[in-house]
Amino acid sequence: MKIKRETYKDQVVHFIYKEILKGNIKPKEQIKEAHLAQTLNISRAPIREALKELVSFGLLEYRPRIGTFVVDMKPDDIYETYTARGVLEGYAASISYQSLSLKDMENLKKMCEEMEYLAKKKEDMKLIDLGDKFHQKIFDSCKNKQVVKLTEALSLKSHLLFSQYWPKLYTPSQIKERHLIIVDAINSKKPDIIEKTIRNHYTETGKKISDFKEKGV
Amino acid sequence: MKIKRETYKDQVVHFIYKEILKGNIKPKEQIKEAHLAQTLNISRAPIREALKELVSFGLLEYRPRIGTFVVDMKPDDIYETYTARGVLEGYAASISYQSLSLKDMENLKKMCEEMEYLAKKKEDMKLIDLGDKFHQKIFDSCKNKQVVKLTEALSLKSHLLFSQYWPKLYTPSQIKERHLIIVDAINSKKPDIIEKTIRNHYTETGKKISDFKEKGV
DNA sequence: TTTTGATTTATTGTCGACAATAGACAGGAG
DNA sequence: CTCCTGTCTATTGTCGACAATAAATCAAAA
Repeated sequence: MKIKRETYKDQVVHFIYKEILKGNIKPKEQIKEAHLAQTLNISRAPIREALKELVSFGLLEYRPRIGTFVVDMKPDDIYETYTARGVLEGYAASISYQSLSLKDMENLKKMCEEMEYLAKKKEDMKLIDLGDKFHQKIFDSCKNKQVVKLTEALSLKSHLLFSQYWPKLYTPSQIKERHLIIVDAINSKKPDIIEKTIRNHYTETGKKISDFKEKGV
Repeated sequence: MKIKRETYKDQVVHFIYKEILKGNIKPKEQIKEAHLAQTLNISRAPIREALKELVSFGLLEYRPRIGTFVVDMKPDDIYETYTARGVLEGYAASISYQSLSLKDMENLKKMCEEMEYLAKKKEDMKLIDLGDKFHQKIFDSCKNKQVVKLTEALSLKSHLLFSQYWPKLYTPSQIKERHLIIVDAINSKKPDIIEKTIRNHYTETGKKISDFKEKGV
């Protein structure tokens, strides 16, 4: 068993992230250190560190001497976040598809089926988690740690977006199909195809979310 | 005139970066907060913040409850950093080459010439700066702010590496040629070519540096 | 000698207080 | 009324001290 010794800072990071996810803190809202410190009954030092960390993940925005705010993502930001992730994950997969075994591939296929199932049952959180696992399985096999790190940083952000919007954008069967396409691409064992397919996957979703946010389409 | 009001933290970030660049702080070395605070005659708070920031840029490495250390890049890390940057900058250029005017292109060409000149005169620092400007010109035109931000984060790291190794790796004329190839690629106005060319540019340099570090070749 | 355990030390983690400042507000001049 | 100016307030920036802990040291036991 792995023993975890989370510092206050780590717990605060987690806390704020969940608050944003739950909508208890809204975009553009300022997060006041003193206030949060009082709420959690700790000093401002660990709070500050947590804020800085979340800023580096792009979830918060910092204006010197003014404060830290929850980012308010414009449609463009959303699209950009998704395409950036597509670029990184696409590359990651294209150089590491070989390290995915037949068993892994079977597994990915099963995940697609299960996504459909969860989507039908409207098990939002579980679906998100599974989607995350799916993509993680793919880019975690990438040997380029630098790329993995950058992708992970972006994933927090896209994760947040997707959890808000997915049910309005895709039907359960679409979700399955869209991910099966990725599995097929990987099976083709052609790096170019793999990279392009994954890039496309994200670009599409990014466009869809940003369009939805812009015009409610 | 723009008035700058750097906080202590910002100055410390700058200070540490230069110290690493100058070799006054070496890889694997621990940066002790209290010690640095005393040296600079300020308290530990801004120091800590600076350290965290540099960690997020990948220049320092943080081990909880133990300390912050200058990263010691293994050949693999170097190669990975470069390829990651190539992936991002390549993509950036491929979607934004159109916003580079004819004048910009002329300018880039001139920069290539000047690189050769500076390399011959062994004006290391100026060369580095110019190289930076060259690449920045390219990826700054990219509308995807997300990609730009990620690229910038990586650039600090690759910058540091390149400044150490470049003279051992390329002759002045090679430096010119390698960058001219990029200019030509952009002139072709074919996104695929542009992306591939830039990616290659970084992959090659990454390989070269990591090989050099590994075997002194 | 080697291992174990206690003790010390150096360093990070956290704290509460004070300083500096951006933004809000009020009052007065034109 | 509008604009400027000074004052006030809320919030971040910095500070020095103390707490917790990882690593080094040393002593004792096997």
